[in-house]
Amino acid sequence: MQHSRNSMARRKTESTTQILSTLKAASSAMSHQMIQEELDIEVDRATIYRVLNRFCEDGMVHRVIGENGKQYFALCEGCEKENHSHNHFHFRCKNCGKVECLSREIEIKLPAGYVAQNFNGLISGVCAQCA
Amino acid sequence: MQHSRNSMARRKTESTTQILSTLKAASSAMSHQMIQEELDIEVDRATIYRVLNRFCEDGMVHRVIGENGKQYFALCEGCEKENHSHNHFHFRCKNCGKVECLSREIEIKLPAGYVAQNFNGLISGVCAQCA
DNA sequence: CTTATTATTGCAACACAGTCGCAATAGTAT
DNA sequence: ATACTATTGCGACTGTGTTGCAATAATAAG
Ligand SMILES: [Mn+2]
Ligand SMILES: [Mn+2]
Ligand SMILES: [Zn+2]
Ligand SMILES: [Zn+2]
Repeated sequence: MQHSRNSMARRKTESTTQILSTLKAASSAMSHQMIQEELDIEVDRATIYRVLNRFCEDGMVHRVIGENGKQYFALCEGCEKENHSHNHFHFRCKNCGKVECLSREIEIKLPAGYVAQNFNGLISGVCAQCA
Repeated sequence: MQHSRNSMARRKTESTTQILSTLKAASSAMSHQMIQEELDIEVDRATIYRVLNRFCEDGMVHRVIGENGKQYFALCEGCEKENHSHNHFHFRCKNCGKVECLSREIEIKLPAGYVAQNFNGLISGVCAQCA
């Protein structure tokens, strides 16, 4: 089977399937570390990052930057393959560390001539469970 | 003169005044590195961070987290000393690196029981000058 | 099934951001 | 001038995320 001219398709490995199902099982966005702790098998840190970056490239996962500067990854739910925008906020609880998607899509008007490529909205505080 | 019971007032030093005026001169948010490069005198990295953190504590400056996970600092303009909220977006140009405040204040509704402590909104892309 | 191709992995090394302890320095009040 | 202590520089440290390289393993082809 042919794929894009210069590259083969993604390969299905133990690491990729486990990371993917971990993200599916979680209802929230996870850091590389949270993922690593959930995995049944041992997977190298670098590999986890590479897998996640691939997932993002392929549009299966979106990346969130916390107010702590760290990356969190969440499965894409209702994503158009075409118009792949994740303009929604996330909430990170400073107590339990959970990072949730807030679902409502936001629209931000930019000054004339500005081109948006990436959206990152995050509110941190204390979640209902921890309050 | 008395200040809060356990701590002396802030002291005016060459570092603090220079960093402050650098932020005033800049129309945009700056990283610790951008600041360091602008300074006339040499100031240690750790000191710059400490000064900036103090400015944030005192509510003179607000902190922005880029989609690159890095911190940027901008002077507070029209800030109430009481209700000190910076619920506006920022735009970071991936080409020239400039980080601008988008001024319009945003309101985000959180699920019941959630308490917001911090807002970070950032859109990255290409600015009008670089487009 | 066997073989060839090459995507994926583990490991080590790296770059960088941001923090912190400690001793030296320098504002500020008296 | 002196005492007090906030601030600084330095070095060391933690943690995140990336990358080069050689070994491994998924997949297609025969
Ligand atoms: Mn999300
Ligand atoms: Mn701002
Ligand atoms: Zn919580
Ligand atoms: Zn630009």
